[in-house]
Amino acid sequence: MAGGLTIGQAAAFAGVTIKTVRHYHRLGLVAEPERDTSGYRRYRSTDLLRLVQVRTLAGAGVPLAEIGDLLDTDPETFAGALDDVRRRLTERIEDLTARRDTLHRLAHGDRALLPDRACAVLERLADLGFSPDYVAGQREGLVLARALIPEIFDGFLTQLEHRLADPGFVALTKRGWDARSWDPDDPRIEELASALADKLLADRALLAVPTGFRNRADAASRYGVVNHHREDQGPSIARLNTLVEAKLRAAGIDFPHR
Amino acid sequence: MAGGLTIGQAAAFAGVTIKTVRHYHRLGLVAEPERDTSGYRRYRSTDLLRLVQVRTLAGAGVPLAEIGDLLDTDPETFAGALDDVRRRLTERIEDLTARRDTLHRLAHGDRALLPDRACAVLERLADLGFSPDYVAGQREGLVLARALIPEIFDGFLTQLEHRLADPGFVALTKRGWDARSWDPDDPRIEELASALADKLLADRALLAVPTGFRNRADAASRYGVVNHHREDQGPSIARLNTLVEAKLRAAGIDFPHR
DNA sequence: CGTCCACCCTGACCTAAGGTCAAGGTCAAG
DNA sequence: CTTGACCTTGACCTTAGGTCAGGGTGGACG
Repeated sequence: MAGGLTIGQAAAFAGVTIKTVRHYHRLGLVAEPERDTSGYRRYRSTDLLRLVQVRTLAGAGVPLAEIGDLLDTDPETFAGALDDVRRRLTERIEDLTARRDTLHRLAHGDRALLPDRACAVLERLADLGFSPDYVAGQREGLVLARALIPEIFDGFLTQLEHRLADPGFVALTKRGWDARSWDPDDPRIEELASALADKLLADRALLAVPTGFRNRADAASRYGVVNHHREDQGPSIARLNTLVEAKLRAAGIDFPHR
Repeated sequence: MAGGLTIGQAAAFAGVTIKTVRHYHRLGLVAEPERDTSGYRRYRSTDLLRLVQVRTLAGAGVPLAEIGDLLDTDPETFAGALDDVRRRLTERIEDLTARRDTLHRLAHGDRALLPDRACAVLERLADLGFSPDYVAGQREGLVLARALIPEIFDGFLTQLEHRLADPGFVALTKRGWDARSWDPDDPRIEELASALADKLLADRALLAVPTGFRNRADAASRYGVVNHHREDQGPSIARLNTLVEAKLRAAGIDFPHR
């Protein structure tokens, strides 16, 4: 047995695993120490110090690729670099904190994804007796609308608020939701579509789509995604939507075509 | 062109890269959407929602492997899991903060690595006119001693404090430091070793090594590492150490043998 | 003296969460 | 009819190590 610690002792000293020490050797961060007669690495004090330095920086999140240069420059550059590392660490901490808070809001409601005004609309839906499933669908629609077509999101909300204030419209909408279970060829669907279109056309101004939006290249596909959200829930709903859309278009309303 | 967003649009919507979306598909986190006639993926609203959910959790540091199960369980389990994620995030933040503080202390002195008493000894060395190189070597020695042989670290400090209070010893130590530049066969080394050994033997009690320590299996190698630290700085220093050691042993002092 | 166990050696492959490169198909515009 | 921006797949690269395989060493026990 020659002088110096074995790799296991050195690793324990620095608080890392043997594998990590060998990894540092391969990267050239810590020079390979002398070997004893049986080929074992034998660590002297300078090796241990270097190991602890590397390990401290690595623990603070400095990429291993940078640590070598860092430790081999003059002390004042090193001090500056340390400050830099500290700043990056602070940034990372703030970032994580923000994510954690987002997660917190996510666990306690929609406030993370939607503005207060939209949340109010959703609560109003629930109060009006719409089923949780319907409210969930509307929530998804709002999230999508906000992200995909922000230019008309406010107008969209205004439409919704307006309609919810009209008991006749609320009744028609509920009936539309019930239509899920109807046969797609049920004549009541045609009838309902007419009633809905009439109601909508009573407030033509609310239906206008801003010109700035209509001209965007992918406007149609984005609008389509929002508009046909959850249509897969049933063919009757899809038919109802198609009929209303056709009636509005026939009345001269020009909205994105898919 | 059929309905739905292309992968590029979907990725932009979720704030990730195209590659990331495909990665999620391969892991089964987000189901593959329908393809259009040319084989392009077409994303509908439900795909987009799923994508945002995955991306939110992944952004919070949840391993991708867990996200699938997480999103496919009932809402209350999900809420519990979210809380768990939040807790882990908090832990991680605290950990990083602690590391950052360590780094801060590291940039501003030795207080991170050594107790106040040791720092005082180092300052005293500097005040007594020892060269910065010598002080640096002693600092390293103390760091090693504290980590490798904590059982005798306090005794070690006491010895140092005692010696520094003796001007004769200080003078001999400085001379020993000068010996670096001497030839290893210089007769002055022999002479200096005798003087040092005499001084040391005048306070035999200080030299005793606790029995509890001597009996530890790897005591010798640890002690050796500390004792021969920086000996590679010059063969004359090594010779001086060896001579002093031999003289002390000859006088009946029994310290760990390497 | 043999055997056991803990430790050491090297080298090849695996992980997460994608990134990069290559080679080719598709689409709208000029 | 070509250009450029998009899409497709597949194979390999990255960070910071971990795991496995196959084999050598050193000290303790019987």
